[in-house]
This record gives sequence, structure tokens and C-alpha cells, in this order.
Amino acid sequence: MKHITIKDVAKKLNCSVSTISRAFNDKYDIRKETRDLILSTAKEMGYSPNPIAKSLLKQCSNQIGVIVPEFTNSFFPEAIIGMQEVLLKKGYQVLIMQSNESCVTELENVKTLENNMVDGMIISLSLETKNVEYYKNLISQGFPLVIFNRVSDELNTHKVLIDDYKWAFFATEHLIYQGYKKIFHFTGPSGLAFSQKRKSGFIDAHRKHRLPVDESSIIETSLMIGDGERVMEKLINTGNLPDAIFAVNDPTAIGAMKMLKKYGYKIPGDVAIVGFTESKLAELIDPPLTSVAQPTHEIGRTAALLLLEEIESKGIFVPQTVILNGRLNVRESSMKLK
Amino acid sequence: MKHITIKDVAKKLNCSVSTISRAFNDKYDIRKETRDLILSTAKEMGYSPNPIAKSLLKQCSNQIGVIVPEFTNSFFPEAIIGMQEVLLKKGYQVLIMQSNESCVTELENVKTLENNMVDGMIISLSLETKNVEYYKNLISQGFPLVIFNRVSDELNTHKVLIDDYKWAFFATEHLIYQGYKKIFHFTGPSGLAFSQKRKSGFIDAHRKHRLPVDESSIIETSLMIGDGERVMEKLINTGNLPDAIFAVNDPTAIGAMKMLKKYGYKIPGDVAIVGFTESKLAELIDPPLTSVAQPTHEIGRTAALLLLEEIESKGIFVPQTVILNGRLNVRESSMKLK
DNA sequence: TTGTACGCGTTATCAC
DNA sequence: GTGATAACGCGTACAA
Repeated sequence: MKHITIKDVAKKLNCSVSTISRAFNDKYDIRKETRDLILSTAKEMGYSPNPIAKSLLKQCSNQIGVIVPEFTNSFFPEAIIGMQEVLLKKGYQVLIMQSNESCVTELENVKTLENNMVDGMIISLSLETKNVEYYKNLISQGFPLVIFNRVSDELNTHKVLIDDYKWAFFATEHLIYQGYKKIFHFTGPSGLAFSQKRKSGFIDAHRKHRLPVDESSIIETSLMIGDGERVMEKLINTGNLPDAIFAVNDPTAIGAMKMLKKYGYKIPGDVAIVGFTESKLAELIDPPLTSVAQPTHEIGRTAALLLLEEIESKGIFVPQTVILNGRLNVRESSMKLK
Repeated sequence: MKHITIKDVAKKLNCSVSTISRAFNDKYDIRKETRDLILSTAKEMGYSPNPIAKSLLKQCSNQIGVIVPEFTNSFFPEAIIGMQEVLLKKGYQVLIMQSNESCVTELENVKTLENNMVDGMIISLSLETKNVEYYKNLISQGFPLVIFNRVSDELNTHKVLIDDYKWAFFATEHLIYQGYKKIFHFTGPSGLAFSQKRKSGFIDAHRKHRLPVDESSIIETSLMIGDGERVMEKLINTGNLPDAIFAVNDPTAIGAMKMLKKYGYKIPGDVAIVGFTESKLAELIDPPLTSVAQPTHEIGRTAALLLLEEIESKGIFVPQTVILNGRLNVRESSMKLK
């Protein structure tokens, strides 16, 4: 368990610690032979420089922190893979934490990572997060921070997103083109920016086609399968069924589908459904679910690249908001049956 | 960006750093008033003790490292949630890394975490990992390590598992009871212990019921949906279709289902299917997939508890292998149609 | 080319 | 009850 330190190597080779250090860092003059000797015996002894000490000294760690609200859906895991692709190649290690959709845990995570002296963070805000003062502070201190997917307009930093408004608009318009008239929207928690935007897209698509949007046709759910089920069951019980539903995300859409099937309704025969943020389930579920696909890997890669840029810029950078392109994958769940 | 240190607080309050330190650690004598004063002004100044420095000094970090091969399937994320439930409550932070099924990345991750002086690790081995020397070394040095799900028999440490043999046996027997005769097994990579065990379960269930097991009825796949698709398509093209398939896991089962449906075969009419390691998709896919469910949260919780026990035991512990109970969720995909 | 000594932010041990 | 100081492991300016 005893870690081998630079001193052990120095003692063994009868030289000073700085020589060892030089051999490893290799920018100051050092005789090639001594260097090789040191490196080989160090390896033999199982020595490697202690990054904790290094972090303490250099005030940075070659580590990037990533915080996501959850990873039971495939969106965040896939985005993280994209980040890793970029970051590992650049010699950064990726420390991942999950906030469990809790703003308290999220803040603790941020502090842990900060204390670990990560060189930057990539964050997607939790459902609960309203107060972003801590992040504002971080940003104003010049701490490299990129937020993605779940962002806050109050935060002036790099952001990576898709155009939620636009794709919600398209998704809704798709239902309209299919001939559906009474379309409901299951909207997400109002605290989340994307909930608002997807709702606006839904409303404006109706406006464009001169269709009325009833207040009662927009129903707030949360983001999980169970939430979709609950809302759908209520609708079924009150007998207030729409022709079609545009759900804020796939899990709520899937929840709605489960409930509809359970009560014997046909999809899309009785109710058509469109989701958002393509999950793996979308194409596997019965019937296959029409959904807006996000370029998960690319979102991750882009966020990582922006972060690296920011880290290297040493504070002189212009916050960018990168809007990536989505895609509407039309499947059976939204088809108009003749 | 400048971090406030203990010195800043000391300077502001005109006292020594040790007094500040005492106020925070609160075990040595210190006057209550000074303590309160220090704590309040420290808070005001935004000071909090730097864990990196603390780690360097104490050679431990109150952090636990978790390494999993992937988290695009729900198994690992759910297990991690279980770990967090236990660890966060005990004041540990959880650092998660993914190996992407690469043994090289896995080893890098281990070293990173080691260098971060995590107090212990919970690991599930990657697909590729054959050489476990590094882990053996870690264990023999008394480093607290718990492995789960993807384990190696060579490693003498705490393990958390379900009884793969038993549940594979039950799953196969279920198909036999349903009246299927020509049952194929899609087995996982032979390097993984659970592949072997699930295969043995498959074979022994046949033995018990005095059914022959043909060599050709056991086909090696890997673990992803695409792998199941590939193998299934090959079978379809060679016209060598079984009555039923017991797949090493859900993704390969789902891949097989996709391919069967694509070619117009009925499930379970033409081919029945059973998976393993209940994924969320199992009950949502069409038809719903019979699968062995693992108690994911409990696996995570148990692994975390064992780790904590080991950490607290200071080296005096007996490696335990905890076998948790699974459950066979019978659904439509494996029903015998009359 | 190599060695000495300081500092990174803490805590613990010793004085006072 | 409080202050000074060594140590944790490392990198580097400076001296040799």
C-alpha cells in the first residue's frame, strides 16, 4: 500500500529528487543516460509521479469533471462517450458524477470536482436547479465551464444545444400534416429552458396552421416514464382523449403509450404519439415511436472541444452557443391511418 | 479563480493557521467563541479546506472510485445509483469512470483513481480484460477493491454477483417446460466468467431433461444489439432456425428479435426468446421479452457496503462472495403457442 | 549537468 | 488555548 515516491528513487540512485523530477518532465537539460537510467529504474520500482502533489503545486489536475442529472436514459451516457473521445485523446481524465436530478447533490458534486482541481467542467443542470448563482460566480472567476442540453439563460458561458423550439415545431407540424386536429402537448417541468422552448414550438406550429391551442391541451408532466403514465391515465379516466400527443421527451411518450395500450387504445389508430430526444427504445417499442433524434455523440464532442478551447484560451474567449442539428425520425406511432 | 486558503483566513483574523485548522477539525481544545468566529468569517470569505492538500497529507481522500465497462445499458447506471445511496450517506464522494470495454482504458482509469488516492474502488471488468495482474497486486497490497458482475476467479477479494449458472439453468428449463426442443444459446465472450456459467446452466438444464445439446447450438456472440443481429441474420440465411433461443443478455436477445421480425418471423410463434439481465427495454419491446432480472440497486448497495467494511477493517477481512437473488420475468416472447 | 531550497494547503506535534 | 513548524510529494528558480 505504501506508495513509492520520488525520494525513494532518488535514494536508490544516489541522486537528488530534482534530477528525478527532471527526468520525468524532460524540458530542462539532463544527460540522456541519467534520464534513461532514472526512467527505467523508476519503472522497475513501480514509481509514477503523484498527481495529487502535482495538482497541489500546479493548481490544476489534467482532469475534467462531468456532471449529469442521471444516466438511466441513453442520452447522457452517449454524450459522455463523445466527451471522452475528445478528452482522453488530449490527455485529460474524465471524472463523471451524477446529481440524481437533485440540486443539492449537484452543488456538492461541483464542489468536489472543484476541490479536486479539475481544469474545467461540463454540466447539464438537474431538474431542480433554479439558483445558478454558484455557477455565475465560477464563470466570473474565469473557471472553464460548458453547459449542455439542460442550460440556463442566466449563465454566460459556452453552451451546446439543439434548437428545441425548431424541432418541437417540426414535430408538431408533422402531426398536423398527418391530419390530426386535437393535439395535446405533455410539457416538461417549467423550470427547464427546453420545456419552455418545446412548448413554444408546439404553440407556434398551431398558429402557423391557424389551429387553436387550448390551454387545457398543454399538460405539465415531468420527465420519466411514470410521469407519462400518470398523466395519460388521468386523461383516459376523464375521457378527454386527444387525436395525437407531442410529448416533451421519449420516456413520457413511452409512459403514455404503455397506459394507452393497457386500456386497449390503438396507437396511432386512436391516439398518435411523437416523442423527443430519440432513445434507444424508440425504434424497439411497439409501435415504433416517432421522435426527434439528437446527435448525442456530437453534443458531447462539441462540449469537450469548447471546453478545451476555453481552457487553452486562458480566459480570453467569447461564450458561444452551439446549436446542433436534430432529425425527426418518423415511425409508425404518428402515422395517420386511413 | 484564486482559491481562498487557510492562510487568508488566518491573516484576516490575525491568528495562526493552526487555530483555523483546529476550528474546522474541532477535536483539539479551542475556545468556543474563537471557533465560531473563525467558522463564520471563513464561510463569509468562501473558504473551505482544500481536500487535495488533505489527501496529500493523509494519504486518503474520502473518495471512492467506480469503474464500469459502459453505461449505455441500464444495468450499470442503476448499480451505480445503489452505490451512491450508500456511499454519499457515509460522506464519500463517488468518482465514476467508464472503460468503454477496453482493458487499456480500464487500467488507465484505475491508475487515475489510484493517483487521486481514492480510498477504494468498485470495478466491473471490461470485455477485453484478461490480465488481472495489476488487480492482484493492488489486492495483495491491501488496497480495498470490490468487483461485481464481471468478475475474475483469479481475484481474491469481495465479489457481488448473481448466480449466473442457476438462473441460466432456470431460464433454459423454462423454455424446455414450454415444450421447445431445438434450443440455441447465444453465448457471450468466452473470456467473461458469466458467459461460461450461463453456458453451463444452459447445458445442464438440457442434461437434466435428457435432451441432447449439439455443439452447433451454442453460438458465440458478443454483448451488444448489433452482435445479436449479426448472429441471427447468419442463422436465418443458412436456414438453420431453432425453436427457441436463450441469449446471454438482453441486447443480444433484442438484436435477434429485430432480425427475426425484419425477416417476417413470428416471436414466439416461429422462434421463442429469453434474455438475461433485465433491461428496461424488456417489457417495452414487442413482444415483451422474458428475461432474468438482476437486483441492480441491491448489487450496487451490497458492493458499496462490502467496500466500506473492508476500508474500515484496515486489512483484516475475509473476502466474501455475495450471491444475490435474481428473478425470471416470464413474458410473451417465450410463451408456447398452441 | 546536477543539487538545494522553497512553496503548494493542510494537519499534527510540539512548544509556549 | 494558541502559535510555530515539520511533513505529505512534487516542480522549479537559483546556486553550484
